[in-house]
Amino acid sequence: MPDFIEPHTCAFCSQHSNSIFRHLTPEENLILEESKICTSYKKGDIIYSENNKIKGIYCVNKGIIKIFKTGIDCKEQIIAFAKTGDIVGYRSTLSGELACTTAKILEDAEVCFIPVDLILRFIKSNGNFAMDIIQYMSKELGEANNFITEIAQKTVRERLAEVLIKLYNDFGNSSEGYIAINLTREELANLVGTATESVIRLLSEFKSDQLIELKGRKIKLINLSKLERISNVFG
Amino acid sequence: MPDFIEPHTCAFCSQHSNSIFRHLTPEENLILEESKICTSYKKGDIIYSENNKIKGIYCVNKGIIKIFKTGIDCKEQIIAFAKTGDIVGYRSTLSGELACTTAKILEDAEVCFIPVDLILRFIKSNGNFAMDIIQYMSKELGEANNFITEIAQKTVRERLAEVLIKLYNDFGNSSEGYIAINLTREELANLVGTATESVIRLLSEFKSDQLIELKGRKIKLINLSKLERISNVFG
DNA sequence: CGTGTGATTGACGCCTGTCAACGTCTGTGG
DNA sequence: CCACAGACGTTGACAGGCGTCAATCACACG
Repeated sequence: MPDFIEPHTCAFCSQHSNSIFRHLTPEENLILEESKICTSYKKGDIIYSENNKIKGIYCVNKGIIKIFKTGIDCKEQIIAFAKTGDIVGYRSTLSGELACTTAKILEDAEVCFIPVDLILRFIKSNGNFAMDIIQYMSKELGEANNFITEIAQKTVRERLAEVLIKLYNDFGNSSEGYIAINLTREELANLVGTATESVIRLLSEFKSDQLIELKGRKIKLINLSKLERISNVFG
Repeated sequence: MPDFIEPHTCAFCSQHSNSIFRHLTPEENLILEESKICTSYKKGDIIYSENNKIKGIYCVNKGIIKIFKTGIDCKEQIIAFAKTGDIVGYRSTLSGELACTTAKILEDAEVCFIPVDLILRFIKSNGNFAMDIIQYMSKELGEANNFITEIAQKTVRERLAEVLIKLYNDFGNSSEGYIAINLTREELANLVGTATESVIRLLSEFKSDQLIELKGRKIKLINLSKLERISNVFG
């Protein structure tokens, strides 16, 4: 049950220096503020689902969102996580296609919805905004290409090591030194592209090799350089 | 050794109805015609390489180009093919990053180079052009997400069947009914994400199951529906 | 005719997915 | 307070897909 929240509690959209909306003119900003709809979501809520039409883009103010595709036997493949400052749903919105992913809340979130016509209007009226969108897409496309190469060429072991490092880089540590994202073993598997059991086995192997510490779902990296060597980074 | 060719032999850029340049104004078109550089490439030529700076985008007038990333042990992972009407190198050009892929000529090609500043100028001055770029990127991003899910969840057998169907859909048949793209077994493997020997074994298996015909590198699909069933298509 | 590249086949073994059983924890309802 | 269900985590057994290595063949080319 998403709750609508006061617009002013979502002040992110245009103010942060790395916001996708940072190049809007003051007038455009005013329009944005009037039109956007800020919503509060709980863990497990779904923002949009595969094969549905999306009527705008979502800008994440707070929380973590899991973006995944449903594959064979309904097995999820996690494509990305979105957190503060990220936008989701823009691909389908801008291409006019149906959503090819599902966006599900992983950690309670505040998300702004911006209608598609407004986005299109800004793209056409403001070249800098268009460029920001394009650069945002470029980044994702580059990451996707990397992902393809890695998943195609690396072993599960290498990929898991790499995923742990990436999660650490993206989400940092909590106060206790554990990676600040809470994933089930199954979700880790769906990110790495393997079976849950394989993740469990490799995690305990990493643990007995003194590379990580485990405390329930919490993971702490204690030998980053060796994990990097295992992950076999390239390019 | 690329040869420069007469500009007028590359009339594609702005005239075809599905060209990325179809929404340029007559004035912009004039500028494009003056600035673009059309080049003729031979099989094996490289248009740009990973980790190099790209100074513009390339529009394919004729030929086939292989886009790949170099992974572990220099094993290539083919990300895509580009053919008439496609643009390549735009991701790095627009993001200002170094190229994350290499573009190599598979079939003799004619390619137009358009300098980055011109592209940026058009994006900023012409919202429709910006939207076309965005939609082009959206399409690729969607395909990349699909690719990730498939490579992560499907067996090599399923992926090979699917790749054959995709190649058939993208390149059609030659006069003799063979798929109109000429790939080595190794390239097929680099596309599927597997070992060369696995491709060879599965191809002969498909052949003895009467699903395909083989004549050197040429492949003919003779039981499409069964191949589709094997490929286990979803979404 | 030698050389080199690509295609093919066989042998071998490890990685990894699958199945099954069991343990752990949490929340719910009697 | 206890029993139970259900979700999640863990471990073991097992087989088979698939990668690797090596040898051989096919074919083009200088």
